[in-house]
Amino acid sequence: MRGLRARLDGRVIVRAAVHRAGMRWAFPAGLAARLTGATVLGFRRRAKYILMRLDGGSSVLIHLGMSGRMVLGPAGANDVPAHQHVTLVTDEGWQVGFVDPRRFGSVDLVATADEERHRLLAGLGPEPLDDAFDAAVLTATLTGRRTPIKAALLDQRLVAGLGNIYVNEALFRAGISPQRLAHTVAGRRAARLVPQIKATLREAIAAGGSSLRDYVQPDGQLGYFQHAWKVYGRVGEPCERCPGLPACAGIRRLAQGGRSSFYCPRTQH
DNA sequence: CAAGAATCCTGTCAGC
DNA sequence: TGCTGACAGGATTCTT
Repeated sequence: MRGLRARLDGRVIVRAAVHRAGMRWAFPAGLAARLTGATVLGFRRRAKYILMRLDGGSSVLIHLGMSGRMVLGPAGANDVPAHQHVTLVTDEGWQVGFVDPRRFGSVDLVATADEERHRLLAGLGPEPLDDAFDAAVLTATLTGRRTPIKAALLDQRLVAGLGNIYVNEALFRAGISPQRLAHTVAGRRAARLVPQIKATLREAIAAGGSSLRDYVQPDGQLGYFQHAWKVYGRVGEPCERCPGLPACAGIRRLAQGGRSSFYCPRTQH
């Protein structure tokens, strides 16, 4: 969102084109027409959604899905790159392409005054980086939940904005097993988990977890946070908490709800 | 109702 | 080199 803001905030969209009928869902009728000639008034984020406010009272709601990215560059070439489904051009001559090979991403229009009532935003839980998100709130949310804490943290209705990588990382840092039942994460454990969730997200953002940070680089290099992963994708490696300990067999992988969990059996309980 | 499975789609990589 | 299967940063929708 910050990458888009840098090039789009306050600009006029002089050209807009959609190159297919939709992605996850069909694009709304008149999307290109609504975008063309519009002035961008501002950006905000809610959970993993980007909201781009336009003049005329409408907002564009964007989700990148798993493989989606915004490609920014100088406007020019007329050919549309593979998997680029939407193209915008600004009055300053910048081009924004929404590229998403898997097409799990989405784009919709919503009245700016009704943003929070959009069906995709209405049921979302609290923002994990808000001060209001604390151990007491988390504990209350998890009360009575018999699902594993891993699944609960991925449930956007309970906390909004955590994905698979960051849930794995936060649980490791908090020393909590991904298999622990959610309702048992209360008191001291919740008090340990909440700050680790916040720290994980903050560090990832600072490291350029957003691939937009490097948008001008032609090689499409991503952010740097993947180098800071402590457990994600590190099956068999020793975890940093038990280096060289014979008792530690290294980081393990586990499937939960069809998603991979990575954890250290010695330090996470 | 809560929880788990199936689903959308394409690309990449390991193993043979 | 080419084929196959597993897996991938998400989240809705369907089924149990």
